Amino acid sequence: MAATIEPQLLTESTQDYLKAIYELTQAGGGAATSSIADRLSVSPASVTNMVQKLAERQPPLVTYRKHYGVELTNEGRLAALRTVRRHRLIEQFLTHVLGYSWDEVHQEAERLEHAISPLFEERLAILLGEPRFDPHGDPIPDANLTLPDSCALPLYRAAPGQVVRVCRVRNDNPALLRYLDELGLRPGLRVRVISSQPVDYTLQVELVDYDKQVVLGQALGEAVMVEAI
Amino acid sequence: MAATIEPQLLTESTQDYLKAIYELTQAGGGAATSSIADRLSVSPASVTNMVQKLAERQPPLVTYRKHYGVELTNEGRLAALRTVRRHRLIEQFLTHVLGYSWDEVHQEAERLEHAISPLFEERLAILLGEPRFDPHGDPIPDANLTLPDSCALPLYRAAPGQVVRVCRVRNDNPALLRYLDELGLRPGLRVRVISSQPVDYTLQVELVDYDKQVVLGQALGEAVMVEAI
DNA sequence: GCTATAATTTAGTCTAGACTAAATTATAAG
DNA sequence: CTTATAATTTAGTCTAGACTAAATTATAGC
Repeated sequence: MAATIEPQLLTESTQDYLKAIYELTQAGGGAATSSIADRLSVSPASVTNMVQKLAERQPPLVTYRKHYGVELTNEGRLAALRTVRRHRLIEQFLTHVLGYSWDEVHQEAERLEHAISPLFEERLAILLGEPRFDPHGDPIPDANLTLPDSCALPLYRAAPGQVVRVCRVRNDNPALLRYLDELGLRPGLRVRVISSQPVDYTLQVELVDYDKQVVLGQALGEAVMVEAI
Repeated sequence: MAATIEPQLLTESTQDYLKAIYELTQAGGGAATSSIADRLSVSPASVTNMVQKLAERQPPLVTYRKHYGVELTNEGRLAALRTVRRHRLIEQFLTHVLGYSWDEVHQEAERLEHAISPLFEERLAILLGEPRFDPHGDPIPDANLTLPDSCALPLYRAAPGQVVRVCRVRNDNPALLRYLDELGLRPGLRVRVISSQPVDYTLQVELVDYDKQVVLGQALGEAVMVEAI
């Protein structure tokens, strides 16, 4: 059982790196220097530099082999999850309490996640009713940093004819989020797949709740995650 | 009319220095290097260094003459007021929405004030109903950075026999705040001065609303500000 | 008006975390 | 198997904002 490291012992940058590595390795495998650099808008050299420090810390927060990418240690993973919890609680707060729109929350949460105390985190979670998912449908780790299960089927892989429920929307692209918001394609919505083009990943779907048909391109089909009903 | 400088153009440290100078010069006159150093828990040399930078900026944020202390320029004052507004709005939020106690809010607000966006500030003010005073009774600058009038009579200067209303409590000492909170001595409370000792500043007062008598020493008599009813 | 003391400033260091340019290593194509 | 290209790492710089130690200036007491 690894002791969890209190966030105030980690600098903002450190937390940002851990969170980036966590998110990049969700898909499996190690995170490449250049993809971390991209995500944090930082030069690859800076990443190498920081990653070496993270690996040399006691306890180490990442494992690192030159030229082969980085993975989180258990301590690193827990620290990342703590930041993810804060980020997603704050997103939930921003939409539900302060009336932010979907696409505005990410940036704001990105700064606030580093400024709140453990007490704030706890009180916020209570105020929001210990939510298990944020506004994009991303799972919020609980106070013990356990993640609830969340769906993993991208809409473009759903079988034609099937009716599914949107449970999550990839949130790295504000413009895309705004468009999905316009369509009403939010977590909870039911969708029937009318046709699915395997070659160019174009979809024709019916938004069952609005009785409306729309066509979605590859980016949208990949961004919307669904579960069977 | 000086253009106001957006907070995101100022580093956290810069905002901290400006706010400290603002608060220290409220009493009138310039702020001494050592008093700024004390307030920010930083060495006097660091203060000299930073103050010189603030004076050399375009536009300058402070006026500075070696060995004679610092004052804010109008630009500096507006920037400080912006931070003060954020700080006090956040304090109000922490007590009214997240259920923080009086003495817990300051530290938390101290970090959050640097992490919020103009949108957050605006939404928060709306959520809270554009409050004019924070939980300690300190005036909150409005969106144009105008300060509401606030009372300035310390309790120990009120005439014996007079009934006054608490309107503000100095908030630099958490232990003192906790004690005042226990007594119920909060903004809004009515107090009758029974006796006032001019030599050692000891007070005997009646808390009219609770029908209770208490004795207050110098620190408390100075910390509680009142207005005539 | 001098002098001891306190306050302030100067000068020089340090650290975190970014950067660029150059060197190295891995990979894909022939 | 070699080589061109892409990715990564190394080496060396830079900046903000802190520090300490030493030098300077102001002030209070005689």
